[in-house]
Amino acid sequence: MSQGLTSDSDDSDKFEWESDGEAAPSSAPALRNLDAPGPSTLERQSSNGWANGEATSTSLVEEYVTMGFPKEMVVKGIKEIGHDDANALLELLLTYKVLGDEGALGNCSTSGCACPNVQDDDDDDLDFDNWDNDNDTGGREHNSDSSGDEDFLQEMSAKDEKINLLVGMGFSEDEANMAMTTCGVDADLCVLVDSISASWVAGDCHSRNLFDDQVMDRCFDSFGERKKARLMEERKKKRKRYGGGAHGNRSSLDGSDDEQMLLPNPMVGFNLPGYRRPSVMRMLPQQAIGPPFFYYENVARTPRGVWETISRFLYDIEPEFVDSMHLSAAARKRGYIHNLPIENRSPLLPLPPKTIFEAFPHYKKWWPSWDPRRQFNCLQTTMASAKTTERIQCLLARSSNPPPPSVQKYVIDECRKWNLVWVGKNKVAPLEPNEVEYLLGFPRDHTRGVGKTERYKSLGNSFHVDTVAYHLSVLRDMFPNGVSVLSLFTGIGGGEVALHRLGIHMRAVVSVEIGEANRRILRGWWDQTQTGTLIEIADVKSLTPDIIASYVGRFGGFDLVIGGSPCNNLAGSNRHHRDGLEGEQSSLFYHYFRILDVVKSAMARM
DNA sequence: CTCACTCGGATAGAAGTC
DNA sequence: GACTTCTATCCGAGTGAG
Repeated sequence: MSQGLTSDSDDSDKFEWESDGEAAPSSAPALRNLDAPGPSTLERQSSNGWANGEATSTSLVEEYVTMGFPKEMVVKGIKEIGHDDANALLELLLTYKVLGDEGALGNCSTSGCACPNVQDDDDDDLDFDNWDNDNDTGGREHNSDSSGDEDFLQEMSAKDEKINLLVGMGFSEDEANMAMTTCGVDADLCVLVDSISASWVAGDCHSRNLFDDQVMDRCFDSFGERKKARLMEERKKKRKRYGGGAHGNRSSLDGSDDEQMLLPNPMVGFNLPGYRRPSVMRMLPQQAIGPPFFYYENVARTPRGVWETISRFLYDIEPEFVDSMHLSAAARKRGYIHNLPIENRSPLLPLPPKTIFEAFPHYKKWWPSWDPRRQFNCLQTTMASAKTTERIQCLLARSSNPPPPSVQKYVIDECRKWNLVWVGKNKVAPLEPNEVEYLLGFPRDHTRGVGKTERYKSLGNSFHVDTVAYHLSVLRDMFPNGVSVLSLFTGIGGGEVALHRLGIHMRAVVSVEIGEANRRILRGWWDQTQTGTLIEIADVKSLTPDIIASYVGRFGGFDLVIGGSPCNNLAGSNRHHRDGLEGEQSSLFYHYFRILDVVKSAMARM
């Protein structure tokens, strides 16, 4: 099961970068088709039952056990928050694991999954330390708690029915779950509604707990008290304004009750070529220190609280926020959490062009003087339609020269929004895929061979190669004999391209990527440029602890775990499902943490 | 307050397949 | 002709800076 394709390419490693086509890095989360068939039994179980709510709770428990969670932990998790919200459940289990690893006590819940002051305390005396050693999914003796499991499973259906009713009334699932926890499963519906209303009046303290406060105080104490108070006040106002609308309060699961992490200005991370912050020193928490090195990426501008949650799971490491506009001709605001050294970094040479005209001198010819843009905005996954560019052309043709300010403003706004370039008199056009490849640091035609729409999408989801390579450059001297890499959410292989451009040999890459086109792109590039072993796997969910351990054993551990999890539910462009970390795609972040944690454990045993 | 920016999604209709 | 797949087009809100 879950076998990847293995390629031991023996082609030469002499991949030539085109002199006029230098591209930069990217290996971010590309289009992830969650419906695509995966190789593993696990995935089939998941899509059959869980999503439809038809799976028996027994198989649900088994599924999480397969992922490496102890059975008691899974049952407790389902008891606490139900089984409908898979992402919340996964987050809760991982939180248990984090708390267990830290030796914390058992009455902490995830940031908002359950009411902190009303716990089902009767069975909470759990031994977190022993959970990790309990991999026996079979005939294990029940403890005193599990005799009630069958009753509990039956009870859940009644609970779910009420939750569905509350959700149907416009309350969020979090709120419904919380009310059930507070008032009990047998509580009348109107009592549950009253409970939720009361929690609004009380502000947002209902979803905070001791664990959150401790962590936040420890990690983000730079946040001023006055600002804290102001944000708390604003959130209260907002809740009142939005009332009980289903989308009015989606905060608790993504940790957005926590304080907002401020983005630096200028957004240059710990340092960048030409933007050296004065003597940045950082002390990594003990748990964060490798092996392996790891590198995580996502969009910088997320809904509130997301980066705090990500940081909390990734060993409380402070994110490094970088806008690639300082290293290229296009903006790309991203956050990176990693445990790499930050001293003695070196950029890829030659440095990429930092303005539009340096990158594409020929566009100067038709560029009107009233278009002040010198850099592109973020390269996204979709491009302007022909209708849009046609409208602009017609509008300009009917206008004077130069056009009146109102027309200028409209045109500039559209150009900024869609990253249009001037290709003729009054004529604008979207960037071509090979131009996007160039701006992002990929070799020319890296994505060629798949449909144009697919190319834009994969590139838009990708890393900026030069930025990532700058951060990874410290590995070159540390691993003169090459690295073995676990690449999650590989996309079109931005991380791999970055390592290659740095001259770092990849002995082995285990790549996990759901998109078939992206896997094909990576393999095409690998076979041309690499001599190491490439193993391609479709779905992160299929990476069970056993499989991970087998790869750890086979390759003598991983030197680097790299990946950017899906941003679909975090990105501002998403009008429909910007749901934060609990979103359908973005919740896959928790698998990044889960897998990284398993790798760390397996390597610690080596 | 205004302004600028954002690794996207749903849908209808076209195009392809059987 | 039914069905699937691909493509083009349209669709604001959340957030922070000034």
